[in-house]
This record gives sequence, structure tokens and C-alpha cells, in this order.
Amino acid sequence: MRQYLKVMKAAADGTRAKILKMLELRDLCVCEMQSVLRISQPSVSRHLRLLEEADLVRSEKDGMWTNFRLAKPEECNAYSRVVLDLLRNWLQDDPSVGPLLEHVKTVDRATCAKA
Amino acid sequence: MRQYLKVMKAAADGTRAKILKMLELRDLCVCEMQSVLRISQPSVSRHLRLLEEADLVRSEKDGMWTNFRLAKPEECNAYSRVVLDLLRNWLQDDPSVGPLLEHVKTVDRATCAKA
DNA sequence: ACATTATATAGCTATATGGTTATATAGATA
DNA sequence: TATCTATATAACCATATAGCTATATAATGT
Repeated sequence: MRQYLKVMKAAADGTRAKILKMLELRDLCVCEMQSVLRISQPSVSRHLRLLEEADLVRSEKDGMWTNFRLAKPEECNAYSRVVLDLLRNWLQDDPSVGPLLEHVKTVDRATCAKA
Repeated sequence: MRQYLKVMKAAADGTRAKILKMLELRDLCVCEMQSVLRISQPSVSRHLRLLEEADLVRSEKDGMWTNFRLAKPEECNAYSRVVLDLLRNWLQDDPSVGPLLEHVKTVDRATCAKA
């Protein structure tokens, strides 16, 4: 039950759902997500921590940046694996998600500070 | 997104997950669920309202009682249908759920007030 | 060494949530 | 009619959550 709740609560938030949909397109660092989501950097970081604790995403340090990606199936738990699969079909055309995904295509970590 | 969040938030709670698992066994009235869950009757009622608003359960008045059951596929939305399907396989052997399901088999609306 | 950039953490605040008790409503029954 | 039972709603309280700003940490670049 503990793991079930962790995954479901992690997925049951608009901002975190958007993050997961963005990561379906490609791996992203925190500052790129912040630039797309338009919320504070610490807020993005905390959402990512919750997603990682639910085995929905994984991170890797890359010099100055921390890259986040969707968890691979072997890194998932029973619940997170299913939720990630479902999300691939869900919210794709949602008005609050679609434009963000367009933005993801153009965002670039090199220009985060300036933008 | 609104409907997605409604369903996910409804499912992302331990008490409501237990209610859904109980309803997989059979339809139940509020006082039966209260008797199994050991929380106040208004608390059960509010959980049921949230589940109903998420199209996860449906209710029917039956004289003095209100019977709740899992929503039929045609009463579901795209998200609730999937979540109900998943739950059938999830949490079945969970230590916080199993004993409740045993209790459901013996509980009886006729004896709720006395118990 | 020093400044800049990216990220994480700590601490604050407003709102949401889940429990409670008290009460209203409605059906069943003496 | 009066009373009991089941359910819903209102009001309250404690905790959780999601945002923020300020600050700490760590890697880069001058």
C-alpha cells in the first residue's frame, strides 16, 4: 500500500503530470523544465524528488546539470511501470499539456539563464 | 486534465483504495463500510462522494440505505475505467487490505447499529 | 581566487485534505 | 405521533501539500 500511495500521489498532481509528459519527449534538466513550466526552480526540484521517490523518473548528474528521464521498466516498481505506460496515451491533447510539449522542443539548457 | 486529476486524486488515498477493494467483493452500504473501516460515518460518506464524483463508484438509494457499487464500464470516464481495472490486480494481498476483505464477508447491514 | 550557473535544501505561507463532532434529513417502525 | 436508523451536510481542527524566497552546495569559466 505504501508504494501504491507513493506512485498514485506522485502522479495525482497537475505539475508532475506535465513533467512526466515532457520527459516522454526527451530528457530534461531542471532549468529547462523550469523554463517551460514557469514556476520557481525549487518547486521544480521538489516535484522531481517526489517523482524519483515514486520510481517514476531517474536522474543523472552531468557536470553542472542534473538530467532527468523517465524510469526504465527495470527501474520501476509494479505501480510506476503501469502509470508511465498509461500516461503515454493520456493527456496527449490536453490544452494544458500540448503547448508545453511544443515549448519543450525549442527549449535549450544553454539559454535557460537568459530566458 | 481536470478529469484525470479527479480520478487520480480519488484513487491516491488509502481509505478510498480500501473502499474500492471492498466493493470488488460486493455492493455495500455506508454503515457496512464504516463498520469495516472503523472511521466515522461522515468520513466514509465524504470519501464515497469523492469516489462518485470521479466516476469510480455509483450509488442507489434502497429504502433507508444507500448502496454503493463500483461504476460499470459505461458509467466510467476514460481514466476511472482503467483505474478500476488495475485495482482488481493491485493490493489484493496487502496487509492493510486483506483482513478488511475478510471482514466484508461477514458484515451485515442489519447488525451495523449494534456492532 | 572570484564570479556565474545549476541544483538542492530550509523555512515560510496559503490552501487542500482527512479526520472529528454536531446536526439536518429521510425512511422504518412501535 | 414519536422514535429509531441510515445517510448527508456543516463546522472545526490538525496535518499535508505546493507555491514562494533565501541560502547552501557544487561545477564552470575568467
